[in-house]
Amino acid sequence: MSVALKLQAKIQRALVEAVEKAATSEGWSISELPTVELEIPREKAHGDLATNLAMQLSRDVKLAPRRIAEAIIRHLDTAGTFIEGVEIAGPGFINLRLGNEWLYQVLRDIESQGEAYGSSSFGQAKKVMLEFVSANPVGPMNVVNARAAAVGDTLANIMHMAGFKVSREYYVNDAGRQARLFGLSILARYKELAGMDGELPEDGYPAPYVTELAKILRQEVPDLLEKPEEEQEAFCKRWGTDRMVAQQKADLAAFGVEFDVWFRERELHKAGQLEKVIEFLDERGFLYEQDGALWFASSRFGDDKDRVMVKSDGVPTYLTPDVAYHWDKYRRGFEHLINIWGPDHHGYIGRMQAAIQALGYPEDSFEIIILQLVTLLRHGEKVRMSKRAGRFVSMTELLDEVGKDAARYFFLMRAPDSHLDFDLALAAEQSQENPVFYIQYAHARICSILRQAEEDSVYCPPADQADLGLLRTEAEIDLMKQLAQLPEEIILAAERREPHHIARYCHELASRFHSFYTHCRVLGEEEALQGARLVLLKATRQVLQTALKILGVVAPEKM
RNA sequence: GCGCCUAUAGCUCAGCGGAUGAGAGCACCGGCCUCCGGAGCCGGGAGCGCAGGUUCGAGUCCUGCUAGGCGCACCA
Repeated sequence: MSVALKLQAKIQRALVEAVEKAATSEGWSISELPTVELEIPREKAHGDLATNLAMQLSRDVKLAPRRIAEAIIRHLDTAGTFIEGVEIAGPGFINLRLGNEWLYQVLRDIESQGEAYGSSSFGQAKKVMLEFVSANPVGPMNVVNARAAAVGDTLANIMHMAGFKVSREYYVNDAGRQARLFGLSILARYKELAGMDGELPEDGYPAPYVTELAKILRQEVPDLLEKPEEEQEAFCKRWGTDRMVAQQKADLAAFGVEFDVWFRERELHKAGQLEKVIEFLDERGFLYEQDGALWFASSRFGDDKDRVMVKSDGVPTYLTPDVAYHWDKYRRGFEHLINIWGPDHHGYIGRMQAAIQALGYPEDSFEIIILQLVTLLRHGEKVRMSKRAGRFVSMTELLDEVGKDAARYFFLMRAPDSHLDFDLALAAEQSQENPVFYIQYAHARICSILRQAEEDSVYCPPADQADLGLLRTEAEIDLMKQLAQLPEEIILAAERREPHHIARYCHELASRFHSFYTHCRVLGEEEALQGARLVLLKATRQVLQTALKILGVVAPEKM
């Protein structure tokens, strides 16, 4: 556990003990002790940590908060807590001022833990599956897929750091109607290219990339049309979706996203899992027949209405393989499932939650994060997109235009439920308007100083040999405090499933470093001070690297 | 009609299960380079959609309203 987290826990314990002692000596009757909340006050004048404990107790104890605070303080044992000053302020806050020594502990901590600094056991090794992107393997991925990729991958990084056992998974819908139409579309183009009548199926895919695929297929398998008709269709479907999956894998890898498992829907069919899950639900009385279709009584679990699992024509709806898939997830040992979906799928939440309960798993073990829309802009102008006309910006084009680092950062700087304005021109611009460069620049600057130090053979002492007490200007203290904050920030982001906290953390850290840089010189200072500042620099570099790695953004040594 | 998301500075957005004087970036204005990277630093103005409610205290919680986005299939 990090210094900051240990210290907080220690202070919380000390406060609890103080309350208990005060209660005994003052004769308070406390029905339930509130959890001690410590927060970092916005105003520096209010100290390093503050608690509203006295105010929370006031109703129970029936005394004014300030009176309670006084009593708590009288009984507070500050030994080993770095607390140097205690004040009562405002309506009854207890403000704590800490000595700097704990910050020096943080620097030593960072040095010894290296890239592990920031991690914690908060998640208690709980097995979590994060399923995201899962775009249909019938075409290029779009910008919401890209947002999902960035958010999902980073959330997985965050939760991993916070002590969860996280697995990234991509569900490939390669067995449904879309896949079939896609295969038929390829086949139609193939026939056209062979000089035959190739009729595109209704709701087929008219886009040019399908024709491109057909051309490639003609080279790879010139004798396709000599096979039986059924085989042709099946082959095109399989070949086409496999190819798109390979393409998606490559595109995502270029975006820095790698999945642990690519789960094929067709494997569920092959293994008879659809029938099995239907049988399972049927045995428990959750299914019924009506109008020739098989229905799932999802409304019994809070869904708006019941849903069809098998249509009257005998074909399962999308829901059936999906339920089978989630059943499979649990049976593979995952304790908690998180799915990241686009905004167009929120109508689907109710039935899936119902399915989870019908399968016998706890309601709260299944969680859905709905991302909101991305509005693409270019120089403030909306980029008009129309799928029908084949005009839309794909994930690949997005990466080509703005680059991986900027793209990821832009997707990660906003909360998942925020509608995102993404200005392509701004993201692509390598200028001061672009926040990602500001952060990377901080890292490059540190590297530059450390390079210089090495060239000049300047001695960089290890943290436990440096006179860290020399670090005491405001800029240095502010920087160290931000370094100390990383583990908590990661826990917060993990708990709330909100990667944007880490993006903001990075920006704030860079900001405090830049401020330090202009206020404090490193090289050329008196040796002890220079040594202490070098320790601070290295710690800052380490934390920047860790935080940027979480975001999947490169930490460059030069720019 | 029903459901989900959103409404905070000129623009884009933060604001942690309520809490001590509302923040950042961009844009605008004014300062800062004999010295480790000026892609930087320091300073300046302006804001919580509307109306109620809960509370010692509401940008934050509850209700209603208004506005915008998205979704409501025996499609996936």
